[in-house]
Amino acid sequence: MQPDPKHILSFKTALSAGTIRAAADQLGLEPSTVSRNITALEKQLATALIERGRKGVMPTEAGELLMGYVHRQSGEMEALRSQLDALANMERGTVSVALGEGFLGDFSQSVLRPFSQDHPGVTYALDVGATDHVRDAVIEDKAHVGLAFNVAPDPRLKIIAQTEHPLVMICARGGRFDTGKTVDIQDLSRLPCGFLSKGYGVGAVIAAMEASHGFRARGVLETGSIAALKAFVKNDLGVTLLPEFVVAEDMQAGTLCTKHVSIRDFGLGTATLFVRQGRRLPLATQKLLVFMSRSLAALA
Amino acid sequence: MQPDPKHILSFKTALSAGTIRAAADQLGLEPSTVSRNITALEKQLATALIERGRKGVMPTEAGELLMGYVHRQSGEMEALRSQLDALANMERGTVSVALGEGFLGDFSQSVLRPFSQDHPGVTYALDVGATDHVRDAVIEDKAHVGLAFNVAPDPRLKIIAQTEHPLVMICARGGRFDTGKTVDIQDLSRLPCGFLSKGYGVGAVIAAMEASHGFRARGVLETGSIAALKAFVKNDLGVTLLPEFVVAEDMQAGTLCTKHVSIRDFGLGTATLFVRQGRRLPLATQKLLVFMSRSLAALA
DNA sequence: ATATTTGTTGCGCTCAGCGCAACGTTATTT
DNA sequence: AAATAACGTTGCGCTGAGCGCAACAAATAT
Repeated sequence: MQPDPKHILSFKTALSAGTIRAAADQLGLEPSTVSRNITALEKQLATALIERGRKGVMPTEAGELLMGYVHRQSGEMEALRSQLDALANMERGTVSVALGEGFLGDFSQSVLRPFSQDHPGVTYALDVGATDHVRDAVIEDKAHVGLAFNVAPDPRLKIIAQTEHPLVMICARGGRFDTGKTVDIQDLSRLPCGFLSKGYGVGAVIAAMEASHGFRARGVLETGSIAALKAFVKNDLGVTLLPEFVVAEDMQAGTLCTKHVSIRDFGLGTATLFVRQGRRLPLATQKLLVFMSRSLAALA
Repeated sequence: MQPDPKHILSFKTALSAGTIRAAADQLGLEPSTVSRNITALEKQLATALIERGRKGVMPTEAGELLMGYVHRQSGEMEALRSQLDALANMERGTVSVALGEGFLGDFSQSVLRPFSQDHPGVTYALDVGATDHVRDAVIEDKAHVGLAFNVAPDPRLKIIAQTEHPLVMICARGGRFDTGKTVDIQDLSRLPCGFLSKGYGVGAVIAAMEASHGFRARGVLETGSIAALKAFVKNDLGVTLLPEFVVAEDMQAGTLCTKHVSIRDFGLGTATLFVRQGRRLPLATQKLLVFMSRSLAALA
């Protein structure tokens, strides 16, 4: 067991003050208490620490060793406090976010960039995966925050914000599928189409729609990677169905364009921002959550 | 103030055990106590340290910082204990000895050599000077042990051993003063003679003798350095008066020889081994004291 | 829905730890 | 040499910090 800090304080004060009585005055204690504290320390370490002498006290060799230890420890403590302080002031800290595949682009641009400007010391742990993976990561406390598409309601999750997004058709700008402003469902079902796998929220929405609308697409590519999907479309090999915000960057860049499907609220899915129910979040995470919530609302 | 080690123990045990209850079992405490200890820590550091959750506890970022601190501190403590242990077992330690000028040679050979063989880790602080200087060093706790010639009795000093030594005449072997086996006082008073200054015990003895025996020497050299005195004699510039053991090494080496003075107990002086009255000595010093005591007895 | 396990809180109680005062020892002063 | 002062230590009560016991709210597992 470590020595009692009160004992150590008495010890170091007695040495710096020179006498036990002076130390007692300085600490607002009685000389007897200081003496007993030091004695207790000596008993615990089984060594004499001070020489009680004619004119006050002076450290033995063991006492000087202990002084060195105390000094180092005090420095460590100071460092710790400063680290904790930095954490509390959000000068440092790590927030871990689990993202559904499609959210990476928008998150980087609309959240990460401005937030990291405001809080340069904060670091991030991003975990990108399917909706199920995101949900599990949050439930198992592997991530503070989750943002995914079509997460199933769960009592263990606390929903911070939700917005609904219809699926739109994505095609290469100026490519062979870039015709007309909208596309109807019959046309769509004839086009070569890439999908996210099931397990991904968007994939589930499409699967649901195939059941309800009797819509059956020509599935040419099924993947877990949005990047693969985009590459598929950019090379004009076919089209895909995604919420619009997923390809916002590419639309700005002029490489992709979207066609709304003629059915109202076609493939409407829900983007959900959530944390684990009952979890107390670090300050940095709380702030980030506000950013993300605003960003999500801006997408609608 | 440093955190209470009991609190820290509860904290680290809770984290390593995974739950507060398991930690309580492990520590032989109640869960309530462990919980309160951790809460107290959090209050002191003004930070949440653990996330109390569904299945036990897990550290927050601040908690991990504290864990690191605890780990480092524990290492420091272990190092300290090992150092103290080494000190207690005399594997390490420093003994400080104040020596009268003449004792350096014998001390190095008869004490330091065998003692440092027995205890290789022990280090030494030697302070060589006049008798008064040696006495002051011991009284003011600048040296643990003092060994000097003709120290005045002092209630603040505790005498460990004493032996008496007559002065003998020292001359260069084969030199112009190397005649006969003994020398009488008349001859001696005609020879060019080097002395230790007053303040040195030998010097005081000679001064006393000048008064009592009416002996008056031809003082050619007065110095505070035994080495200077020896050089003076070796170069055959004159003789000097010293206790025999002071030049033991040189006699072995065959560079100096001694002549007893024809008066019985000529210039009898006392070599005294002493410490400060009431001072509690470290183990290493106590052992050395035994060595020195024996060595002194062997000189007689 | 019930039962189990988690951490937390309220309530007494006990003993570690404090102040007070007296003591032995040592250095300084008269 | 005696008196004084200052040092650290010890004995003795007392008080409050800290513990165990038991009941509790929340969350998970069955």
